[in-house]
Amino acid sequence: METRIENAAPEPCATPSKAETVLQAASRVFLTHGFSASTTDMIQREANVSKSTLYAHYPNKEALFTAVIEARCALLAVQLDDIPVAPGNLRQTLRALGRAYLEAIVAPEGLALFRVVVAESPRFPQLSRSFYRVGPSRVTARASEHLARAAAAGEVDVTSIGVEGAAQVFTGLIRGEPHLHYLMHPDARPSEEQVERWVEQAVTTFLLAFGRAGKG
Amino acid sequence: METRIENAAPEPCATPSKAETVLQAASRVFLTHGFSASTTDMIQREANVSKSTLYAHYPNKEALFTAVIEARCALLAVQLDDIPVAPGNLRQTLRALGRAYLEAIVAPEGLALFRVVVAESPRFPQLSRSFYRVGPSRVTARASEHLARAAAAGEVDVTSIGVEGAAQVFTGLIRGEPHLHYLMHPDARPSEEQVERWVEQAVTTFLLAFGRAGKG
DNA sequence: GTCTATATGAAGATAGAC
DNA sequence: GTCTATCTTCATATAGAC
Repeated sequence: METRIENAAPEPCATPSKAETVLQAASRVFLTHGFSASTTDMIQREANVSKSTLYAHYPNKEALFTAVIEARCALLAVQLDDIPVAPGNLRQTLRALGRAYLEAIVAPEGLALFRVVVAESPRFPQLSRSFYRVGPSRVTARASEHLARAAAAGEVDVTSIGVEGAAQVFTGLIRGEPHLHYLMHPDARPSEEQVERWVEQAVTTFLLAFGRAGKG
Repeated sequence: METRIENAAPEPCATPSKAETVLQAASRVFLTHGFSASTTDMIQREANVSKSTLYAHYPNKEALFTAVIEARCALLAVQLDDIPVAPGNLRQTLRALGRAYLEAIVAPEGLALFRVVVAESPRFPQLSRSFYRVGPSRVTARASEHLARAAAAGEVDVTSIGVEGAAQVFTGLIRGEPHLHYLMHPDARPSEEQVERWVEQAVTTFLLAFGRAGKG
């Protein structure tokens, strides 16, 4: 007799439950077409599941959408927390942090998530707040920590706008032109080198503004 | 006998044509609900017009949407071209340019337009490219001119990233945190002073990075 | 050009068998 | 829990009178 453990691990599953299957399918559909243009039929078909299976696990389209976005936000949170940052040189730290952040937001999935969250922000304000907390806020917070240490060590001088302000400026500089560019040019894709160059530009600018001589 | 000139001025009209009425109504509806969630019924009702009037002037929903976004982009272009910039002091120039840009993009209509353009960018790539050209590109171009002059006068040193790069950094710094923040917090509204502070922060940071001493 | 009325299809959600 | 079949509502778009 074959022992088959089903629904053992709800998160990452070898034999995913139907609920998980539906969620994954819904994720693809919603991130591709947005909330309103997505239909439960499309999701159902994408998941190879019947209509009532879908409705057995999620009461309605809104709830499914909410579940999808929250799951994506959780993934994003993990992704951003896991950025390895070798401590020591501030420039290196900012490079690593900035690069990981930029890669995350200009990646197709990152852009798709941003698109749908921004679009539905008036209808699902709580989702966009969630997204903001786990995304930009998290990166800014991490930058803030490193900047505070660097300021204490005399590597930077952020007295003009404060540590928090400088951290916000940093994440803003990283998003800068590229994020907007790829939002508006959905067919274009950034090369590795291009991302690298943007990060360099942002870090350089930041350190020109706040770095102290010799530490660049 | 009353002489009534109808359809004389297609753009801004005291007695707007039906086509104009429909366009205005569609503009409100699309910017509020996005493309897919908007229905021709809503537009029809908003315009106090019948269904066939709508279809007499626009072949279908897509064409109406395209017309709406293009009209908005044209308005935006005018708005950004009309920013008065007193030449002379670079800091003043950047303040004026930055402030007008930031006000435009965090205003409710600015956010609404951005939302819908970003959301529909995969489906209407030509519209998002249009938006990019008349919006961010235009501001960057204007900043570029002023920066080139300032560089020639020795007010700034942009050798590290070039005039174009510096201009992009500037518009990025202006968008920075606030644009993202208000995209993600649709109920919040910026105060005049808040906008002022953000502009100051951006300009200060920019001049710290590229300004030459004494000129700040 | 403009209206009322309607054709036609598809959406979200449910019923009932297994 | 899962499927097939269906109900109801509402969407886009059109027909035909004025």
